[in-house]
Amino acid sequence: MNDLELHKLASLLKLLGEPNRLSLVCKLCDCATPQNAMCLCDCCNVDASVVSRHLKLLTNEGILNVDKKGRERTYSLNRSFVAQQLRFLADKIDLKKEYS
Amino acid sequence: MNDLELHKLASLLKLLGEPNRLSLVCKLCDCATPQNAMCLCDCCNVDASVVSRHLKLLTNEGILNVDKKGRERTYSLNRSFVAQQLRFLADKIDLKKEYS
DNA sequence: ATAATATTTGCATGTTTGTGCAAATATGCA
DNA sequence: TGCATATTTGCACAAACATGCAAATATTAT
Repeated sequence: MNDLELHKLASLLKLLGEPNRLSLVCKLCDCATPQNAMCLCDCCNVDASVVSRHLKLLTNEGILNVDKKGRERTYSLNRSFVAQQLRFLADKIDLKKEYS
Repeated sequence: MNDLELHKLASLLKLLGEPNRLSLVCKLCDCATPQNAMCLCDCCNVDASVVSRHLKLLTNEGILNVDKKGRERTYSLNRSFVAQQLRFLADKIDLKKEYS
């Protein structure tokens, strides 16, 4: 893993490492259909503007997909991407190679 | 996942989400034997005191195991624990259940 | 005992970050 | 056109965080 990949992975983990953001992601985990921001507000006790900002960060990182529908945006979890990143690290960690 | 588990997972991810700490973890990934702090300093361009603090945080979280050997401490990665946590989330994300 | 090596801790500092509130923007509806 | 709803943005602020340096501590070796 080169430096760029490491930083990219780190920023994904950092984004997931904030409780309210992780709540949002987990909420979307359980949703079969995309959800709008208002609905997502319910899972963390913060202002709508805060949710908006968290959703933006998660979207910029590729963790969420957003779909603009009229005056609302609906968000869905980019499941394959996120799961793949997490497994990539998990595999690196415990599929240990033998060496000196 | 309850609130406590969520916060615990978030703080693990946050710890892994800092580039220098992730470097340390990755370095230990590739090491078959425990490493001391001096050796681990090489993988990130920061003061030894900073490495010391990062290692302490990682140890407190259960990510690393530390072994006190004379005047040095040797660190190893708690592979099963970390990998299991990452896969737990990965599975939650893409082993999607069908519902409404 | 003294010196050298490994690590931690106290302190200061600059930066990032999470947050709320109010105002702005965008869109749909009557 | 005017009003309601959804979301974003500007601003301010406190708390958390990463860092370096110097001093302290611990342990080993001479």
